[in-house]
Amino acid sequence: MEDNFFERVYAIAKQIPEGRVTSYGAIAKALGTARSARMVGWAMNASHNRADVPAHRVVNRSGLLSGKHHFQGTNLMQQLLENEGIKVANNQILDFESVFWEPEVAELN
DNA sequence: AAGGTGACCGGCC
DNA sequence: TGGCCGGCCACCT
Repeated sequence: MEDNFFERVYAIAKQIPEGRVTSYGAIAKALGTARSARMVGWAMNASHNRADVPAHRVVNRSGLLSGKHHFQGTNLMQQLLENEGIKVANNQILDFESVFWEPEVAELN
């Protein structure tokens, strides 16, 4: 299951600082506009096995918790974000621009 | 092997 | 941050 593609996405997600969030497109862009942001989301789907992947810090470009539906419970994702100081309301991140973190082109360590 | 799917994005109305 | 449509690419059956 260690497809390099997923590992690449995980590597970026792991680098997301606390209290910051990024978008799927940003990660895809960090991969060099690799393929499509869709694959990032797909990789996140598999990230359920990876506890090191803070998928809750990854939202869509609108700052909407699109993936919240895939988390356990109903508002677990929001809880985690708020726990890091990120304000969320109605599945929507407040001050999205302020907490947005653009992933650098950091490769595998 | 081919088709369907998906936690999206950008462009357009 | 309205709402809809096409495109993109890897994964699954």
